[in-house]
Amino acid sequence: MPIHGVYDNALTPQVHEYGMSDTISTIRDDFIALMGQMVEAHGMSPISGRMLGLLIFDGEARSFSDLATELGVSRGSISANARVLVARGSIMKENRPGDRQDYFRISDQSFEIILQTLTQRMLDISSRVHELSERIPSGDADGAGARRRLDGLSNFYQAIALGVRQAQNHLNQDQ
Amino acid sequence: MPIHGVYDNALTPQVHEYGMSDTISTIRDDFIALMGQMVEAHGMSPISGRMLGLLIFDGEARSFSDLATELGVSRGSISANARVLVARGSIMKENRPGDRQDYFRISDQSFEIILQTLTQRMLDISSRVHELSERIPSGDADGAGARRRLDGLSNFYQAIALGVRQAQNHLNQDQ
DNA sequence: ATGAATGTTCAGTTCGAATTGAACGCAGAT
DNA sequence: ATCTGCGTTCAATTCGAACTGAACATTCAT
Repeated sequence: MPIHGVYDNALTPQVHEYGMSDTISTIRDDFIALMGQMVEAHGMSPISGRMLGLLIFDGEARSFSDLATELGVSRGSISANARVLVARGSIMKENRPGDRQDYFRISDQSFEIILQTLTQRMLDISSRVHELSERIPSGDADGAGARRRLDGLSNFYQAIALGVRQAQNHLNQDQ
Repeated sequence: MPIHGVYDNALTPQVHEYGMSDTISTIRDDFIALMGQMVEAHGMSPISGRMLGLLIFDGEARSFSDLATELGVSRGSISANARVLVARGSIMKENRPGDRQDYFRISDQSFEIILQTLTQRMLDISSRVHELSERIPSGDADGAGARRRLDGLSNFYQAIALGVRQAQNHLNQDQ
């Protein structure tokens, strides 16, 4: 059961405006819409973000159909997006005896995984750039500057990876 | 003048394969192609990334026409992408007396700016989520869990911002 | 058996961002 | 005056990702 029983579709992102009634379902809708936008920066689809938003807000597990209904999207979309979110480890699929529906809940390592993935990608880029740098023949005088700049870029990404890792530690620290 | 005078177009991303001649122009092409792919994760267009790649590799300023020719893209694309890169502060436009061409070079604060922008975006998201959390009526028992989870997300983004800022310091440290 | 509910698949559609290319304005050169 | 080279603009095009919706297989209920 969702927190307040009935929710409107969360299709329109909204800023807090004058006269808007601040019901919890309005806030929920705003949050879901916000998450839909945020994740695009991480290369995910809007629906994935809205699903995450809904599941984070509600906390508990929600059914496949509920997701389709409350987000106002096709079952096909839920199916496809749930598959990648489960694969990523962001959400978990639950099945209950005597109930054929699939249920999904936000994974408790959801954030952890995001940071882990991010760190990995940064390190990956760093090493790929470094490999290119090493392929520059060391005898080549013209290439010295290029190698220096490529190494700088490689260090750049490595530094980000370290920073993210520290964020990870920081978060684990206070649970 | 570019480092080795003449370069092929860098249209096809390449891995280091058997039998590939490791000339500096091949490495350059690979790097440009790699940058074209990398920046898409940051929401920039491929051509922007390739321009950055070319300018980072060469180090010196390159002309508007050179960019169009060497990347094999239309002048319209160079114009549009250069505009946003300059606006972002990633590259700098130079003009030389007695030469009507525009020249571009990689900005020395190029990396700095990326991190600054990233930090800003993380903090922005963090505060937007926190605002939503605060709008949840404190009397609402059902909302307590939601508020806790939203605050967790807000902290998450704040931690990333801190991590990135530390990366920034780390990089400034050794120039 | 028939029907209803559930999740998956896939062909089709939509939609927007990226890119092109032609037209344009401008500035020097001939 | 004309021409050429330069960068900008904008309408048209391309291209791919996201989403839909119908068809399908499966399972359970009647």
